Amino acid sequence: MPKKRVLVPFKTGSHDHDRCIDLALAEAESACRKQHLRFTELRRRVLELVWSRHIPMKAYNILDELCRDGRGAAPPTVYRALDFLLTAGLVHRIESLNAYVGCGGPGKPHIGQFLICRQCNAVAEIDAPAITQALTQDAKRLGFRADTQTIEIKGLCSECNVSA
Amino acid sequence: MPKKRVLVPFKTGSHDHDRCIDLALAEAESACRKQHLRFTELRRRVLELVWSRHIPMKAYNILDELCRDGRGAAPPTVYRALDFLLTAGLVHRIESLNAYVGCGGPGKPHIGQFLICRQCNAVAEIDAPAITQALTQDAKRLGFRADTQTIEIKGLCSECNVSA
DNA sequence: GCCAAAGACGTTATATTATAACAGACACGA
DNA sequence: TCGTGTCTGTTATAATATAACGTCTTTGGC
Repeated sequence: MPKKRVLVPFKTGSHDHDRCIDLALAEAESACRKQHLRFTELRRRVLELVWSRHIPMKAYNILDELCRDGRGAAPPTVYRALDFLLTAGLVHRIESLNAYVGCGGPGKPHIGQFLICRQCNAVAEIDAPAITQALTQDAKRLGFRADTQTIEIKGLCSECNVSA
Repeated sequence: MPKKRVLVPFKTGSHDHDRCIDLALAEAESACRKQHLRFTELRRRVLELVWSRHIPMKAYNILDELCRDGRGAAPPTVYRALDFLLTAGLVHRIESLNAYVGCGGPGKPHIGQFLICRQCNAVAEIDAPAITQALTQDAKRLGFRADTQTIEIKGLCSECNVSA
């Protein structure tokens, strides 16, 4: 079984975030090229906004930013770009927040588990195949054929834990 | 470690559903009495509607039914009742569907995992403490103190699996 | 290069989900 | 029975998401 991984760690206040976004965009561009998907200017910009902070971004926040760019934008603009990014495996949707985060392992298909800090909203993405498989197995025992998993854990991240 | 349980199984078309609802309502009444919570007529009716079929019920569907009852009802009526039922541990919210299901183990605190059939919408609730604990442990290793878990699996239930 | 087809984007309108704020009714303990 | 807190009704509005349609752009076949 593949080993447990941290796909997106909690970020310290001081990490080099510009580099972090650039990396995500470069990976996205490469992933799209491989799959013959069009990584347009709009989609690139939306992905950049999703990654702009290490917290889940809401569709209408992204929309506001696009408008601030001077670009004409309405809700469908954002939702279509997000749908594309979701389908391409470049972002994940956090169901319990109606929000979106950048995917930490694009290209390598995986089922992520999310840790969400109640206080600072930071999100980490982990990939624990043991859990994924245990759930799939449990479901199977009931005759249920699982195809997607939504796993979202809320609590306090280490920094907020200390200060709490 | 407590054993894995099925709190709400998938229902066959032929189970005695009236009895099933009555049981849920009786349990709810008893749980509320124990905790000195007011199980009002409205809350009882909303819980009954949540249980009315073994599929997740949406807030506005419940609202429609209340209106059909002849009772004055507006969105806050429903959302307040649902908030009460959630807090009292009598229903669960399915985040990925914006919908609500009856809780299969009121009184006994637990973290449920949900299996949701894409085709017939049936929902089963299971309680697999091994998974809950594994997730809590994985989070802890990252300094994250977990307090709630949202686990929702989509796929095909056994009946739909056969017919698919 | 040119054309047809598919895809991407803009725009308007509207559907769906959820909450704020305030007033009246009711329930329970002192 | 009175006062206090809780529950419910009501109006308004906020937040999230999609439908439908037209235009423009990109792509691939010739």
